[in-house]
Amino acid sequence: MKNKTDRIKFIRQVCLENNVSSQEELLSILKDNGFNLTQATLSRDLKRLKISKTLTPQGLYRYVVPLSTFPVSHTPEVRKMGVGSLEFSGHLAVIKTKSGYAGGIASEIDSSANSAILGTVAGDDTIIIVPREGFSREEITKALTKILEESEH
Amino acid sequence: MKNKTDRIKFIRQVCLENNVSSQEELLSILKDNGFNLTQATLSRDLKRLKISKTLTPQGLYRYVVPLSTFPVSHTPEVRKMGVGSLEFSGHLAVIKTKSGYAGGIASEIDSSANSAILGTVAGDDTIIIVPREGFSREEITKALTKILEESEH
DNA sequence: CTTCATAATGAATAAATATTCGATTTTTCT
DNA sequence: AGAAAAATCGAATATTTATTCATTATGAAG
Repeated sequence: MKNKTDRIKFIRQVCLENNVSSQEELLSILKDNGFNLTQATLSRDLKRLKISKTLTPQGLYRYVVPLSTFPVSHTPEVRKMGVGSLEFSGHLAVIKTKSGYAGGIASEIDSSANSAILGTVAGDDTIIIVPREGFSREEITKALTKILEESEH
Repeated sequence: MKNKTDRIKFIRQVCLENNVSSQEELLSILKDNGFNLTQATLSRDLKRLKISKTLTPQGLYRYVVPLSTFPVSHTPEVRKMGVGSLEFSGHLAVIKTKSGYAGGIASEIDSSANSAILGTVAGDDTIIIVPREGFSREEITKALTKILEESEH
């Protein structure tokens, strides 16, 4: 049996390329391709992927992948803190948090004085992070992940 | 009992303005507002409206009105809300508002969970909006206009 | 005013989907 | 390595949503 990561990728691909109208249908496609799982797991996978059953203009049901899925740094610790997602736009990084958490988490980031982070501003559930010049997205991601994990302890 | 057309309009409005996460919940809102119907009829109404239960970036369920059926009207109401101007700088959008309004309007934008908008932060009369990569200024403008119109009524 | 067709609806039910629970595996921490 | 924490997953179940079936309302044509 193949692993979860492959399965998740495959599910996304199938939903992008086919008109899938129920989990049962998707399940049988998965089984045909060597993935062995139950409807319960599929339901959970779809939830992770934020894929949901929507209505087409023709009034038919279809499972659709949302326009933008969120590349997320998702260690359990980070999630515990209320961090929902980390995504880049231009040279800025944006963290979405649980409502009301942005200020607190931003101040954790500020106080870490990490050399990759120039500064942050926070709204209610959004933190905008301004990286220092010369740092890659990967470096920023690592730095933020580390800060958030450390602040847990 | 009110008629079908009114009911359909009302359902659409409720779904635009509230976080409705199940038909039962919506049903009780409808009953509170004098609409008497059963879940069966509601299910059919939602299908007519192409409103479906989707997952928010936070992983919660919400009934959402699809973009394509949003009404397209223009600026007068938007002004009422205290929005002064929308202008771009680099890949960021900035909205200037009446003094004190920025936080409230920003939270409308955040709660819309529009796929074109990554997040916002607000001061007193200024909202900085970070668009998702891959969206044009025109798309961002349209998205924001829609969000603000919807929140008006 | 009937008659026929169509739409609207609720009750009951079917179908589809989400979650709980317990068992197992994997990961993390020391 | 070994303990503790967390993730994964299936079976069963709960919950939610769609549809069927029967009934009543609505409306058009004779």
